[in-house]
Amino acid sequence: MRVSTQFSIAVHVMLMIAGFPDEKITSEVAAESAGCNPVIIRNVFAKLKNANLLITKSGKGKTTLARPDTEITLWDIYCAVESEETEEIFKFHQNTSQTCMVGSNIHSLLAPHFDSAVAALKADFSKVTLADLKEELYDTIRSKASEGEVFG
Amino acid sequence: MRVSTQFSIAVHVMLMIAGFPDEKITSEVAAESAGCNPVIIRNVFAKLKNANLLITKSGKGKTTLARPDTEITLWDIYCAVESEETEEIFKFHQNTSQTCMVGSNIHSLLAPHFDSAVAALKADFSKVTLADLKEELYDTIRSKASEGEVFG
DNA sequence: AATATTTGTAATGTAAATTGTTACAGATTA
DNA sequence: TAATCTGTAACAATTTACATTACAAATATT
Repeated sequence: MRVSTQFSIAVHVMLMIAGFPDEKITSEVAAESAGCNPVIIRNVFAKLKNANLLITKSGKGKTTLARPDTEITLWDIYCAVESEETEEIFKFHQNTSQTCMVGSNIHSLLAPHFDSAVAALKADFSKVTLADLKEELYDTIRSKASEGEVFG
Repeated sequence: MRVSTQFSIAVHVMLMIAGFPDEKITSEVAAESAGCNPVIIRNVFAKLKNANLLITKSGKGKTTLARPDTEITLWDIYCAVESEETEEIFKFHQNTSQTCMVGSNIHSLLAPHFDSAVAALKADFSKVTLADLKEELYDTIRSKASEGEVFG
């Protein structure tokens, strides 16, 4: 199982926007911070916008959250960039024998368990909001600052 | 996020062996039922054997479970064919800026939440044993049999 | 209105992962 | 010894992910 880097990139940019609302976060700036190509960021922007999490504006790079950071969860961001469909997450082997008892039933047998696993994932990610992450980020910065590591 | 077909194939063959202990389940037979190449099955066999879930014997195809089906869970099978390491499941974007507050902290910030998600997945899959699946299969067969659907 | 800036997106290239296939050595049973 | 099957290596084909270039469309500033 592998979740593409787009998820961590998406959280990254959302956290930049939520954590530093006064900064102008363009795809260029975000790409510099995330260490990837600006077009990757724009594609992530597009997906986040499509999921009603982000408001982007051509021209002057006014990217803002579409709703309060207390109402945006990791699951929301996950769904924006990855599919939440069980069939997309757990890929079934095709061409199973329809004359075999196991082959003809394996799909319908396994499906509910896979659904359950996705639900567990959803429940866990839904507990964490962008506001939580922002606070954790601030805490980290504060603790590093007290150790004089910020400008080190 | 995508889990390779090897997982559903692995469950498939384990269920064949658990459900029909009197049948000789060779890689050839399993491949026929799963609709894939025998070598795929042998590779899955090797992984299941390596995870101490299966006992295979060259020569006469005596594949048997390494322990009772009540003590083999979906998580065991998952771990046999996929990595259970968080870093392998959730892939981070690399090359983040170390001079940016978000870039330098995003990894350590996100890691515990990803660990938590994997733990949720593990908890869910650990609840289901091969014996459970076997019973569900038997139920399905019985119910189809009562509708006269078994032999087409 | 003209210009500069930035997003949106298509097209293309490249690398990595997955799956399929052939081939054959090694183990086991009869 | 012969037949059968697993274990693996080698390689091709396919798919997916990520990077990059290029340019159209939208927006704000002057």
